[in-house]
Amino acid sequence: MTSARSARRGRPGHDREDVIRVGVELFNEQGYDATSVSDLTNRLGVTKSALYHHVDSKAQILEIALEDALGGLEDALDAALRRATPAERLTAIVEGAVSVLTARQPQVTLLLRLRGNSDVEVAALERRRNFDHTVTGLVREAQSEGLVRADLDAGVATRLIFGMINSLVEWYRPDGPVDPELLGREVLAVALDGLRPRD
Amino acid sequence: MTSARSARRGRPGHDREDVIRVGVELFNEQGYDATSVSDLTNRLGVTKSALYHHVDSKAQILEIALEDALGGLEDALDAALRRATPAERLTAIVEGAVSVLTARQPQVTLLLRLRGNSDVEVAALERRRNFDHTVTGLVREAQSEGLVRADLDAGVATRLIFGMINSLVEWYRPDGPVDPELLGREVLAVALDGLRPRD
DNA sequence: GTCTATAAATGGATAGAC
DNA sequence: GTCTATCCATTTATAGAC
Repeated sequence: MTSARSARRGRPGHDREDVIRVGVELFNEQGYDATSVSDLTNRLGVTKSALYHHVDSKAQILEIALEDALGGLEDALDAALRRATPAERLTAIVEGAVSVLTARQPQVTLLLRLRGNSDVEVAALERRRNFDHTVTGLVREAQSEGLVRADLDAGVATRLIFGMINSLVEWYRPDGPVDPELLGREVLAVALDGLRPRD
Repeated sequence: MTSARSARRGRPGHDREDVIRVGVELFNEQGYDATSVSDLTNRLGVTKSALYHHVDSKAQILEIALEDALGGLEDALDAALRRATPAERLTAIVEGAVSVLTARQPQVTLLLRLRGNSDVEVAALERRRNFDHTVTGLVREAQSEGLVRADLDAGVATRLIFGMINSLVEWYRPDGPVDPELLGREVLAVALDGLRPRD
């Protein structure tokens, strides 16, 4: 076998995981549409035929990455929904989303940049819409409990929170100086209490 | 003349402005790279030759739109820098950025999605970096005045604020129910004091 | 201001050998 | 698991007529 963490002998010897990883990496650097299969094979150091031995299409690479991102976010949402109180549910989905986003930054980045240009993209956007809708419900119940300002539309409030959260993909890097768990708590704190010092 | 608001006789009769407007519109729907010149001519109802009579290249359409976005943001920043106090400067750049973003949503959206795939994109990203850097300076001075929590890195604080602001391009629509000026004040309020109700 | 026709390159993908 | 060679659709852009 060439996969796993064995065999790094006789030249490249890639497997499907390598192709996906490099594909996602390149899609994030240049954008999915701006990345040609040749760009991909160049970085991998193989020909197109070699690449097509591992994956069916360029779109399949995207599809696998999106499943990873959406699966993570949906799992985090399910976990949040199992919490007992509205306050715990809101805390759990914010920290959970930050956690998924930092752990799978490349995949989530792809998800957030989709435009719906293909069946794969449309299907992923639909799942993302469902996620957003359920989260908005959590924000709404937090409002009726007095945890979140009720004079703000629940949809707008959700978009502002997730605007902050989702923007992490633009600058958070796993090898950077920011601790992901601390970051989750900070984002929650800023979302609830703002940037002004508390007295 | 065919331009301005005159002459809507003898069939299409487009001018440069039409091409730019429709181009930006389509770039935002599908992404710049996913949009072909044929997509553009199809929506305009003309042939490629007609389009190339108005603009030099597909890239030039992007370039003009980016100049519009960056010019607006830079003007807002200049205006903020002319204010007397750190608090006024911070308020001015937040509300100013929201104002530009709502007034020129399509152009700013393009700016925020750039990946640096061409000279035009690299140049625009450089100007955007300068903007971000100056804004971070405003946040830093607000921290030393005690207006913003000092235990947070100024860069992180700026990114969180602008994460919230920039996410507006994903959902704000000029024909929607949300008043742009009110939105600017709300974003500033949420950034400073959070979503939790104040007592 | 718009057209037809076409150039020249690059796109995603496959056949078949090793 | 990777290669060379190739197909064919689509891409950006231009020449030159009306």
